Amino acid sequence: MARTPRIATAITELLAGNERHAWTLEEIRDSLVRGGTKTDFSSIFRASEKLIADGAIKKLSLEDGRACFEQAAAHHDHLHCTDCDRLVAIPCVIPRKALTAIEARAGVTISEHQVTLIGLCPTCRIAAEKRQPRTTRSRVRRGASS
Amino acid sequence: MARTPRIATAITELLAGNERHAWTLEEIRDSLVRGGTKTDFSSIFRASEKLIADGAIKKLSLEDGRACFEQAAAHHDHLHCTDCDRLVAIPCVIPRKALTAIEARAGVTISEHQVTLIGLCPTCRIAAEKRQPRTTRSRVRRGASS
DNA sequence: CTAAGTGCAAATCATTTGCAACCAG
DNA sequence: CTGGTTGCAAATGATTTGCACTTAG
Repeated sequence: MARTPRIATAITELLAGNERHAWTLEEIRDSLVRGGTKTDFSSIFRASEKLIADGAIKKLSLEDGRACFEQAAAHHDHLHCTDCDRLVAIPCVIPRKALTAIEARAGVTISEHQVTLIGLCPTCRIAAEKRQPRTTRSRVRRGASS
Repeated sequence: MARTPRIATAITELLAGNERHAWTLEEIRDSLVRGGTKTDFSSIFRASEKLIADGAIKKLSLEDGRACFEQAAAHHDHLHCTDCDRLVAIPCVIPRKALTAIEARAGVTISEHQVTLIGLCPTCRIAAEKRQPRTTRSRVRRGASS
């Protein structure tokens, strides 16, 4: 390496933090610039490509077509909050057995899958309930009562 | 109505047929033009918007960010074939009970969801198996064809 | 006539690429 | 020195919008 890739490093750190789960290119750019890093889309874009190739981050796509990036991690699904517009991670929703069953039933081969739930993230859900309490007693979220 | 919307009608018919399950704007444009209809992206785009507003069709987005359209119908999921690049409909993969369970477990509210399976559609799966049978004994002609 | 529907051209948006300057190794 | 990085500017690709024209009702 001829130089320590400042931008790639900055992106990696940003995605590793928990300010957000996933970031669009614009959000990454804004965050870096606000943080005092002089950069632009092309640098971020190319650094992201490299990070993806290295397997350090992953690219997702929002329903509106924009791309966003998340830190590489074990497979999980996402919920796109209609209120705050953030993407939050959700444990995988489809059990492997279900996928196998679908393959058999539909006659397809499934190599991967992506699930996007649309709704309210935990934070916005709570906020919504405060603004407009449920007519019925709202449930209390307690430890996984599976 | 001042005029019978030719383009909207053409789109509706196209999506109602079974040549494809979902069409990109470009595919719609190409198909209409090939069929002798003089039109362009903006007309198709606006007619689509109207059809969406009317609830006649739905807009989806591919992983690469392009939009595509399908006839409105009961909820179902999709498989994006990595071979022929088509989107095929798959009966919904996530049972309602599972969604409710996720809402409770993750503390979110789910208003809708979209699942995209990535893999081979029935046609391409069969084609793939012909090219390379899974049966151990019939292991033949690998390589050869380029 | 009169406005919804349409086509062409131009504007946007979100990337993506060309290229010359830079600089850590 | 040198090649991987980076920033600026320009190019793309896919929509989306401005506007004048057309024509069914």
